[in-house]
Amino acid sequence: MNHYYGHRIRVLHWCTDQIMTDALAQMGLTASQGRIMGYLAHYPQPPCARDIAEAFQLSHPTVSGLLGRLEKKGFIKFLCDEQDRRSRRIYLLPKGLESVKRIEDTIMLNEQRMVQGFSGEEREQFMALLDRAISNMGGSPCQLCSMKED
Amino acid sequence: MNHYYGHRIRVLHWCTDQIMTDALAQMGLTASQGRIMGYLAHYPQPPCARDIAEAFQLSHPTVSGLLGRLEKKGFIKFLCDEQDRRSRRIYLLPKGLESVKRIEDTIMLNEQRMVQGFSGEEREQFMALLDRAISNMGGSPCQLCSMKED
DNA sequence: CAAATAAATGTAGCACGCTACGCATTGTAC
DNA sequence: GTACAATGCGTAGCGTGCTACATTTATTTG
Repeated sequence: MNHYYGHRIRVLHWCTDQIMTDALAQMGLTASQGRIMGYLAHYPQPPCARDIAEAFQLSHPTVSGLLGRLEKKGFIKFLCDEQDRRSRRIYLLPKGLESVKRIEDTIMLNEQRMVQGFSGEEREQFMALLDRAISNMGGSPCQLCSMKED
Repeated sequence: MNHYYGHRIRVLHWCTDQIMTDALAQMGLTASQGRIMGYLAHYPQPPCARDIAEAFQLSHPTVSGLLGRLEKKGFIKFLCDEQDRRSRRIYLLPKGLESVKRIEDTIMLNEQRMVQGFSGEEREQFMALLDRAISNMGGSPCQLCSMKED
């Protein structure tokens, strides 16, 4: 008998996305914008749009739009790269830096919430099974922004 | 140490969605359109737009747009309900019925693929842990189109 | 050095999610 | 029966994903 794992993944993704969306809305951010902010805060140098597109496997017009809205809301600013005048480096503004802390707190809260009531062994199993499922589907755990992965 | 379950869920969802999107594109359908087609094929009576919105937890304008495109492509047709002239019942056309079989084959293939190499016990654990995680995040396994759930 | 190629970004237009609003029909209350 | 609320659906407008095409700047190649 079949069990519809894919359906469960969809529902679980939907639930976590809803929670993140609601939490970030209070800071004037969307979930996608929040993920980019976290990336900006930990990237060694100010990245350009292309770095972000690669990290999250997004098309460059998508990133272009996201960054434009973040700039308009005062979370980031662009500075032209003097070495390569085609690209614009992205800098977190103070308002953005403040948000990142709260975003990461929210992420951590949801991490704990998802495996609430799991034993240590169950957590390890869950993680391992997820990684194997990802691998089966042709992915890798460090896809879609690989930063901060152990 | 924290393990970023949420990130894994995002990646796994992304991978499966990519695969479904590619497969359904060959039939001239998107993933969302495909899910609705499957629902139509198994719903006892021809549903109206509102039934679909409820089943998938989508807003009615979203459903409206999806159905409009399915109609334009000849997969479905609308018939006015004589009992309630506000609502329009949705009927699968032959072209739509043909697609459903192939869509469900694709889903089953991906179900098998995701747990490839899992023992029977591991499959049961994976399913159980997913259900508990969903429950922790305030969801239920039969959300987002509850049909065909055991 | 000039020309072709590659790279970074922007714009247009589409699908799919949302909220807010409007319109037509149905149901209810007086 | 008429007025008011509830229901079903449509449109408008936005954010986020995409592809395809254009533009500007770097790089490579002759």
